[in-house]
Amino acid sequence: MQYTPKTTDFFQNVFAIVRLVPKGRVTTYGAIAKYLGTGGSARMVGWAMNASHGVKPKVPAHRVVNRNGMLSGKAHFETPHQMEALLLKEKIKVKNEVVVDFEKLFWDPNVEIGI
DNA sequence: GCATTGACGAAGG
DNA sequence: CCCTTCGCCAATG
Repeated sequence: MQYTPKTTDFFQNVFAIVRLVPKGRVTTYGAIAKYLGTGGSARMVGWAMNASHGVKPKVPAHRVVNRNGMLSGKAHFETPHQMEALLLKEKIKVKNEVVVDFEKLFWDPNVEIGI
């Protein structure tokens, strides 16, 4: 895909944040959007994730879930089982397509990195 | 160029 | 408390 310079920058920012998420932790689309200053446009973060396939270094998109901790993007992986498998690999428990103890595992860039 | 969609989120009924 | 609607902004038809 060909993006405008501005859009590319936004996408790269999203990728950068996602790669900063520690192993065994998760974050949300909204938190990333807020950190980037785009606030309510959490959808754009999801859009960026959609473009993260094949990006190097690999973007741990499986650590990004919606605000309920639900694996809303699992269908976009190579296989719907992939996201869940990767999370379990990092000791993150998944129950009924939802991250267990999501609040404890939640990694907010606005807090961890600094506002 | 207008209409629809989308890995979201908050608010309203 | 569940379901619907609206706002967000870019990409796609």
